[in-house]
Amino acid sequence: MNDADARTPAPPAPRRGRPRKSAEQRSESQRHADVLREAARLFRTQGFDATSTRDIAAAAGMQSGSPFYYFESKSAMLFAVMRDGMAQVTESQGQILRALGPRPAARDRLRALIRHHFSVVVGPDSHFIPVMLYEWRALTPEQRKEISLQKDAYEAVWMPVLNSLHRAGELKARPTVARLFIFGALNWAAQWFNPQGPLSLDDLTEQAMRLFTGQA
Amino acid sequence: MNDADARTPAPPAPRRGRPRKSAEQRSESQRHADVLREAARLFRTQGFDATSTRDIAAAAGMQSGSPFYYFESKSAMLFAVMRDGMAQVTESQGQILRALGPRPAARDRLRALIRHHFSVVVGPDSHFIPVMLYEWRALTPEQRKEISLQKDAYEAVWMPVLNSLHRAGELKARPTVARLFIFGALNWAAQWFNPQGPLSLDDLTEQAMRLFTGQA
DNA sequence: CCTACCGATCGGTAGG
DNA sequence: CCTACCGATCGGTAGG
Repeated sequence: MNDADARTPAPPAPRRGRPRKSAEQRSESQRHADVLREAARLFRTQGFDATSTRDIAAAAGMQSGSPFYYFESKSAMLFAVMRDGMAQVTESQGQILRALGPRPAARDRLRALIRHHFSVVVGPDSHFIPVMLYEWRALTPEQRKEISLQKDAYEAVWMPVLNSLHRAGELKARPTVARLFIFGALNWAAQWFNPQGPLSLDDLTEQAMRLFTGQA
Repeated sequence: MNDADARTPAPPAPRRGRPRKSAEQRSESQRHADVLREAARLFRTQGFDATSTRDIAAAAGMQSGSPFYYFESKSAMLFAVMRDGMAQVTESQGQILRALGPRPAARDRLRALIRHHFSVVVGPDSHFIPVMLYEWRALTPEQRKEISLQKDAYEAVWMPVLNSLHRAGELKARPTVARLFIFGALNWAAQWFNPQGPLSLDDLTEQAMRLFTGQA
């Protein structure tokens, strides 16, 4: 039996995002983005090792060798998926918090952080968090170090919020351990949450708030 | 750059478990177990795709083709790792609960379930839960169905406990959603918990109880 | 970006 | 279980 037969084949490039111009009209940076977007989608649905650079090329509408015109290696594609994803999510997380206005309650900050994180984790076009969780090992040590720094910055924002709730008695676990448990719980939702199901993003957030702090 | 270079190489077969008899003295079933044990360890540390059957053969002290004398395919090894692991953990989970005696409090049952689950997830010689989380996609649909049944049976035991705590007001989230969040949180500990670190298994269990129910 | 190609590795097998 | 091997696939590249 062939191994590849065991995998659910990826759907044939649903071509999300901006519509397709004719090949000649797409700029070099658009092609670069095409490769990156399809790589992220395939790495998430099939796994890094199970995705060939030929799969990515076909999904991006190119010949087999062409992705290497935009990326020096397959590993560089994986790194770019994670680096760009983390940069975007760190930026949007900051915006969400600033939108709360001055002196928001710790509980409101946690709710906003959780809701924002869920929106990224279960977003139909954002694949990089599952990719980070599943394909961490496929990075080189140097790449791992760089992504770790981004991840630390993203997660560091949560600590003052958790510390504040802990002091207020609304979070009973130790904040450092709580943070690890909470990220595990939230990230796992990428595997089971169905956006077409009965739970909305707000429902999901409310249930998480109840579980971790006893109230919504 | 070669892809394999990106991976941390697996430690050279630390030969845990029973000591090595000379090759001629090991029975066929011992050899079978050797292959399965090394497969589990390598699938966990390197990933399924990044582990060759030659790696497994070498770790088990055989020539490259010999694992196929014991398993009909690489995929069958992965399946066996999960199936045997789930069978053992379901059995031990039942024993732990029965050891609580008659009419244990729901809180004591949850604590026992969490502690037992942690002991499996972070146990130095039990690799199958991380393997299940990471390599689910590599199973055939038929294999997935069978492992799903085992997983459902294992998780079903938690529902009466969560329902009981919810009715008692000690768990504020809806039990079905809570179960998904809780397994996400507990399983993720496989990635960060260090048995040589400052937290004991009991500490870990206590922090989880506090996070999910507000008290230890 | 495409064409044509290389060297390496892999799962699996026949035959003993 | 080992030996010797096959067919397929893969990441990556030269040359245009």
